Amino acid sequence: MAGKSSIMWFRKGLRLHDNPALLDACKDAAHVYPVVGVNRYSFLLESLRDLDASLRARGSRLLVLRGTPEQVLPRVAAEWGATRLCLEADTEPYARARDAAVRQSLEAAGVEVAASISHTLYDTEMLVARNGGRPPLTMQARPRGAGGQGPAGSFTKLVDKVGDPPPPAPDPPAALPPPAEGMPSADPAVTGVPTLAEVGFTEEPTTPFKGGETEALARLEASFADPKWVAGFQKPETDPSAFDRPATTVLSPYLKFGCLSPRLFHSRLLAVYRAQKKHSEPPVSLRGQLLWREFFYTVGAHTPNFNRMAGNPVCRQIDWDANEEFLAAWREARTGFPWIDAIMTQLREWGWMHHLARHSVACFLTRGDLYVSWERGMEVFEELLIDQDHYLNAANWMWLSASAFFSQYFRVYSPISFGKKYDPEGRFIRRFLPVLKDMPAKYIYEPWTAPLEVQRKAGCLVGKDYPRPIVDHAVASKACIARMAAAYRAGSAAATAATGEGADGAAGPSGSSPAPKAKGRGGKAKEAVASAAGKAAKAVAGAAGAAGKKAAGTAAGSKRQRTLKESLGLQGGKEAAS
DNA sequence: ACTAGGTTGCCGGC
DNA sequence: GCCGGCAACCTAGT
Repeated sequence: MAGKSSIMWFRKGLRLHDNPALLDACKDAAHVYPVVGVNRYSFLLESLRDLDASLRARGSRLLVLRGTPEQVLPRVAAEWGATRLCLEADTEPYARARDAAVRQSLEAAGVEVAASISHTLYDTEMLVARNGGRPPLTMQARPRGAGGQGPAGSFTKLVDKVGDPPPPAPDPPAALPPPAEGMPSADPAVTGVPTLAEVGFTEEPTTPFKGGETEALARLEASFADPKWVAGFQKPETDPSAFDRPATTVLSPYLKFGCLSPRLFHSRLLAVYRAQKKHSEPPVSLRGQLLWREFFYTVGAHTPNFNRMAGNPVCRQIDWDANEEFLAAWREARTGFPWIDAIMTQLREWGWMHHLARHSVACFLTRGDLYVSWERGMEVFEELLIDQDHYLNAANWMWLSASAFFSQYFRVYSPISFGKKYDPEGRFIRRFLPVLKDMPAKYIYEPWTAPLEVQRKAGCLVGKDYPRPIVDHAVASKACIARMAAAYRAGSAAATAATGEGADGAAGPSGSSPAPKAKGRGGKAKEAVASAAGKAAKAVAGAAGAAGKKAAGTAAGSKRQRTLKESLGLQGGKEAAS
């Protein structure tokens, strides 16, 4: 009797390969109902269409349910006589709350809920337990002596200790138990995969990347066609300006939606590493990239308020500016720095940029130039990236803003030199900012330095066709470093002040207190931050003044205020970016 | 208490 | 090509 009908609820994990939850749903079931809720991305909708096609090839189909999960799932379970709901576990805060509600309403109705872990390589709970109850906060910390079996360590060390992740699950049967005939809620007319228009979008997507498991596997094969490249991959050496053929795999959106299983990817990598004599190692290797994902999922899933500064125990508290003008210029690709604006345009058009390109724009927005909070940048990425992934997005923004994981805030990316190093001709800029397509290479990273007649000849007048830079990088980056130093000092002072209070361990997983105290920065944190803010202001003025004297030729003044005013006069240049 | 090392900076001086 | 400056960072391990 039990197990006659199951519901397979697809959320992430939009694939048939390595799908333990789907296998679970098929076990002893005469009827399996593969269902999903509606979301808003075209990449997602393509993934759903592909999943539906794959299910149809096996005698089934996808049923897209409209409604709130905790309401609609019990209703169809009753209608279909389903006794089990099978799903892939999801540790994101939103998913946890949703799944708790669904579990409650289904179990009240006598429907069993069975979760499988297949979105990450490992069960992150297990990893944390094996690390002594706390997630590691470093990816790699080379042990100095012979690698002992110490209690806590870096993430790579932890993974070495735990061993290889489980292999991918076997493929599902060639014929899947189909939904029963004649069920009203399984009517194709009401459960078809929606179109973009139906979800409320009027514009056509501009991303060149197509969603779906089929595409994901094809892309995986394309990368693995060159085993030497796979074995020799070193992330920091890949070219962020490559766009005809991106320098990395672009598998991130497929991993995000689960069109590609990380375990399948990982097992393929191990096979190549076994076959090739030499291969690169984490953290820079291709396998290292999967471990970064795993690392951030592990820390993120076990840290309260991970995607915020306040109340986030791993995040440094920094006095970011709420500068709407700067934020808007950055978001709308009109900072006046072609390298930055081209990347932000690629983000809007493609929904994807190279990892190091993300570094450039994230550093620029936060600790490098504009001193705007990483949370604002994270929100923009969240809206525009096709590979937007809750934990990875938050973690990388904290990294780049030197708020967590990384603290060498004086290592600032130059919005001019960094791109030039890879692409001296400015091909990337010409592709994404056509207004600059005829600017000579000599000036393309700094068009404001081009003589007026050169600008005229290139058909691009700076200040009219393309914005002037909103900051003087030499001035702004020095000021930012000074403010970061002050914020760090304030943090350490607050931490010292807070140690007197003792009580709860800093990174305790149950640190549910909403008070903004990071790394044990306790009650007196506010005072310390406030007093340091005064020092910071002085430091900014001092550093900016000194740098301003050095930067003789430029018109940008010694005060941030002045550059802000200049930026206000640049609105006319907006269309230049489009 | 102290030290080594940390996926991926940049500039100027030698 | 290798330093030090930026400003004295963090975590893990001894």
